[in-house]
Amino acid sequence: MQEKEARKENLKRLKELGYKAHPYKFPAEDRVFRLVEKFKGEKDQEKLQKIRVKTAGRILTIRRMGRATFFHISDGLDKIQVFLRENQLGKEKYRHFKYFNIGDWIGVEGILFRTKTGELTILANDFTLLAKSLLPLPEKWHGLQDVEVRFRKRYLDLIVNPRSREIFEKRAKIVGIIRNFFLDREFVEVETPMMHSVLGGAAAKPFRTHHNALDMDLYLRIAPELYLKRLVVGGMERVFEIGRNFRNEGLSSQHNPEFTMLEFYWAYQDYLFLMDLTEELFQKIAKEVWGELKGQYQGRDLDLSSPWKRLKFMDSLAEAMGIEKETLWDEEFVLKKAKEVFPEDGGNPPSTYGKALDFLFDSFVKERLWQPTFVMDHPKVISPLAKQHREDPRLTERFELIIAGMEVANAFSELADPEEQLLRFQEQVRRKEEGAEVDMDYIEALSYGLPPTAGEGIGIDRTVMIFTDSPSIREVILFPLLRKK
RNA sequence: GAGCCGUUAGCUCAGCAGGCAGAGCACCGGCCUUUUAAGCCGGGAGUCGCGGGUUCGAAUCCCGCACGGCUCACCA
Repeated sequence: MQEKEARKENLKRLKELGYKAHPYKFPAEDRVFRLVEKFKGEKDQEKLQKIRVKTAGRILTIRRMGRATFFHISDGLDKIQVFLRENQLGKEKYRHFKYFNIGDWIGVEGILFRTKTGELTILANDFTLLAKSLLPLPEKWHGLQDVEVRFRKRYLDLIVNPRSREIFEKRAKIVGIIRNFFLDREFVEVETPMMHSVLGGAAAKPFRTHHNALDMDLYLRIAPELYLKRLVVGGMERVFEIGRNFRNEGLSSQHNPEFTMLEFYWAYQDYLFLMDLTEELFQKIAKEVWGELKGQYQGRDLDLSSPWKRLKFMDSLAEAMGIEKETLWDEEFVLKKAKEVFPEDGGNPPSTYGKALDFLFDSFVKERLWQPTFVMDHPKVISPLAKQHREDPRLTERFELIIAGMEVANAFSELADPEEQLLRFQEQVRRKEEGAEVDMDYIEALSYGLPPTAGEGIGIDRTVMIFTDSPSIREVILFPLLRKK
């Protein structure tokens, strides 16, 4: 804590010299990254020296050389060098900089020039303190490596690791592309409740909370699905929502308890249409983020060119297991097989037919999928909200999109028949699946008529992982959940 | 929840056949007017994650706990 004392002492000195510890404003006309962008190619010293600039940023490095000093300031996006000379600033003013440290926010005015080595630099004729950093920044060369500290103190990560800042800039860009993609297609963006009194729209354990005035228990939503479809009943033919879902499950490199999902519903369309639309959306993102349809994820090639592979759930699973298709409809066999394959130290083996099917699919098929693949036509038992398949009554019109082994999207032709929906809900409750609850209000909404509708959920965090080559979901969530320290 | 690995200065890391707790960056002082991981000289800086044990002596060996990472499981 000695360094903190030294920095406090420096602040005290600066205050004595007339600097404000926390001034009210510094109207910097030039953002650092804009300056760098604008004068990147300008080599003409005379032209540069006519350009007066006023900018601000955080000091990242300092090189003091007696009567001259170089330092870099950063706006998080880029950095620019500043040059102080005693004969430029005057002996007195130059001396003030002595009390500045790495980490301080500084405002700078001056003219541009290029140094001997050709670096664009601001020759300062004035500078001022914008905020003192009383604590030292992590080291300039190695940055901040400690993963725990990077997540707990994301601000430090953002200051010293440009790669981290890039990820969140890209994330914002991707969300923008997605939003525009749907707005361009005449969608309406909506916000539905995050606090639900009845659970639905997915199978996951919920977070519980309580409203005092109404004395009512509530869940944080696990999916917005049932509300969005109520809106389609209400005549909003194309709706989407980008928002947080909350699932009270484990954490992993692909799971955070709160995560961001896009859900959209397009009336009069079916799941086949959505497959094409999904390819189009991801290709648009690829073109804007990668610049082309091919990219790399964790050292392996990804190719998003059309057409993407389509695998039928039951067929591909039977094939991967080397058994007859029909055998997969034998519930006892599937449960038995799942228990066999299940690792000894893995906790509880799948307890229901649906879970067993999911588990087997993940073990035998999903893990091996890398290039974008639509897994389609899931059995009804694991798809309670999807419309019965037009050709096989045991199946549904559903697909999941797998990219790089990750489930990125889930979509179906929406089940519209209120009576069948009631039966499916009741079936779920009978199987005692987690979160299974009959939402009678939703059944009533369906009774007013849901037109043919195609709906899809896309995991935004995982999508961002793919396009930023991030190995963990925590790299793409600013403040991932960590244990309280 | 299970297995494996990790936690030493603000940061990045050495030290771990048990014997005075170290380096670089950062910070402070000195020299230095085109440096850029600036350089040179000097200085200050530690609950070695926490608790217990073994020992004459523990950062180092043993046990427990906390936090984190990876893998597996529930899950998108």
